[in-house]
Amino acid sequence: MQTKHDKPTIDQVARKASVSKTTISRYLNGRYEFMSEETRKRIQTVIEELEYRPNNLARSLKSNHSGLIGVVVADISSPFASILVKGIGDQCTASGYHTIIANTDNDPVKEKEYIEALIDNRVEGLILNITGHNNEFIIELGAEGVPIVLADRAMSELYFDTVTSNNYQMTYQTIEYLIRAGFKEISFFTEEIGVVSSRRIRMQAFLDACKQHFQHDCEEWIRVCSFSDLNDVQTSLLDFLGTDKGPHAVFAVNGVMMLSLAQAITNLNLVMPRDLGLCGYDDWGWTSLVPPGITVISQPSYQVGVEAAKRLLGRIQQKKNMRAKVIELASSLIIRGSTKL
Amino acid sequence: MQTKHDKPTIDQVARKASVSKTTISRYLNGRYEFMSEETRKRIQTVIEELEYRPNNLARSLKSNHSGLIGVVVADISSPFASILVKGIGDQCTASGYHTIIANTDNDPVKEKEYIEALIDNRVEGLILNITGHNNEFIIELGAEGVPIVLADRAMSELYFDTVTSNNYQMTYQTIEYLIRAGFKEISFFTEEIGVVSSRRIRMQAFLDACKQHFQHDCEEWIRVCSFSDLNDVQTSLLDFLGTDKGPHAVFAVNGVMMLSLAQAITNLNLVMPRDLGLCGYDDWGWTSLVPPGITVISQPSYQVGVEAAKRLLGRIQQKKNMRAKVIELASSLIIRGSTKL
DNA sequence: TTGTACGCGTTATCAG
DNA sequence: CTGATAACGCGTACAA
Repeated sequence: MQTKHDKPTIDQVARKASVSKTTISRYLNGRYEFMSEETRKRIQTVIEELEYRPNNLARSLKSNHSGLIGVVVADISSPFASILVKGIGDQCTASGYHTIIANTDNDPVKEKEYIEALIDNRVEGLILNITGHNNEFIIELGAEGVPIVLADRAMSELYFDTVTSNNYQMTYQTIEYLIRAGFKEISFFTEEIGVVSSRRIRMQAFLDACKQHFQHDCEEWIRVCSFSDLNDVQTSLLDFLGTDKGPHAVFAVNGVMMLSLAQAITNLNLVMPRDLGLCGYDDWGWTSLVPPGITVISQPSYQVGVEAAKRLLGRIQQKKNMRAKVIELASSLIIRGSTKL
Repeated sequence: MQTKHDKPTIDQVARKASVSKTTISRYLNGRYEFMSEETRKRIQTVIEELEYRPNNLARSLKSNHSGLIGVVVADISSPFASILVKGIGDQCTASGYHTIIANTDNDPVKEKEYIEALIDNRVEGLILNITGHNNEFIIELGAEGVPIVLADRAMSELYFDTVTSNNYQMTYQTIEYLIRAGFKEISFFTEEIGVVSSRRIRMQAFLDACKQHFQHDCEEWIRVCSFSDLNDVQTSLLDFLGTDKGPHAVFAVNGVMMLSLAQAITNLNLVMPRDLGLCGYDDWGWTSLVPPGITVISQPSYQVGVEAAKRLLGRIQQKKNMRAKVIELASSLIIRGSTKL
């Protein structure tokens, strides 16, 4: 009695409508140019009766067109990624594509496995938020003809279209703002930089801006600590504040670090901007609520997703060999009380 | 020259290894029980040389086993959903399944389209965070044999396994806590309730708890406003505080409303708990940072995802007709300064 | 231990 | 205007 559940095939429709599969197939693909009004009606009726829907697996297999886009992100639970994914999804949907999303947890092994699995399922293209540890593999994939766009995190050379925000410029500009605002010592709080381009670029911008304005290397102002270890963050913070000059400011490399810093500051009963200034990435909605409001850089995550998808779909549709290109979208600096001396 | 990019098929492998497809197929599926050590080695070599990977579309088509799970959420950009999705993904991955994620933006039309598309791609099961406006359709799908699990939002009758947090109990308990803490007027701030079960249940718990303790209906304490319209929230808040009794407390139906309320409170220069108490759903990381700390209910979103996936995979694997069941996971109440009179 | 031949549900090429 | 038939890439009885 489980045949009741089996989905009807094009054959059954054909039989019931007393025509051949071919005709049904034509109908399905809108090629009713050479079809009598009558058969057309009949087919329509039968399809509705049977609630027939074509099997996309078979269709994809035959046509080499799955209508699927693979998306691989490092951490879907971060607001940056989830909003990015939303942008990608909206754009893909608008073009009749669907997205398969995979989450790597920043694990290169998972990353490779997922990408392979996506390819195995014949996605037509990939949007990647890379860990940075599978670059050769990914480059080879690209060479084999798989359309690929990088989102947020770039490779050191331009192999693929890359959509990011203007990390360097924005960070540089923010550090300059801090200096103009009167801060004399500025610390850059980051988690392990590794090979993640956005972190690396932000750090470089920090170093360059400091060197430009303070006339000396400022590497000792970089604090690498684990955002998941609040004690670590607190210790680093106190250590930095312990230097005597001041006024001190702290820059957060990303939203997670920003949260840790805000927690540390709260725990230590420090008052902004009296005891220290705080600013950095990202604006995840709550930064205006922590008195006196935290100065933040707001990234256009949604737009990054949209542009990445647009670029990928463009590449998929016109098989031309467009040159790889970097698309940098502008973030915005939102100045609040935490950095107003 | 583009043949270079074409992926090798099982036939090519077979030819190159001088055996038949069958043998390759056996090799791929680990059935080397009847295979000479030698052919096995040879096949392995050829596969590596050609970098052959089986086409999952063909495989799925033939075997009726796609290894894909469809996930449909109302808003992927919300922390609740993105963490839920992470839990689902982790669990599915652990069982060798992949997830296709679709985002409905709470739009019933999109919801139906996506579900159909997922079915067309032969996902083996669905995890749904429903809008509530396609219930008949979904129920029919279930009747046709598609394994379905609901996450977070339930239907009014128990058609499917449903994984949620203990909304009623937790909300009731929180309202009781507020009353014990000394609040005399409690407002329930929500966006349009519609057919979303979690909102409805929380509201009911609020009403029941108030009635129980204040001995009268408290519907006038419910404020429906649009979280995207901050003015609306501020006006409603002032309106509520305008009543003379006090002390006043406000309960947020979800994390988005909580954020709006916190913003409204900041904008209006209100001080907690002096001017009002604030608590509710959700704990999205920042609530401890707004002085004096906001009392929140923390949902086990990740665990909801994990359990939903477990349940679905169980259903897929053992084709038995398990009875539909509700799995309620416990949230936790985190008491902070905002409600300590 | 290995191979032949057919089918999964579609689409495309031809012929009628 | 319509219908056989082959093919997409793989898995599996059945045969050898």
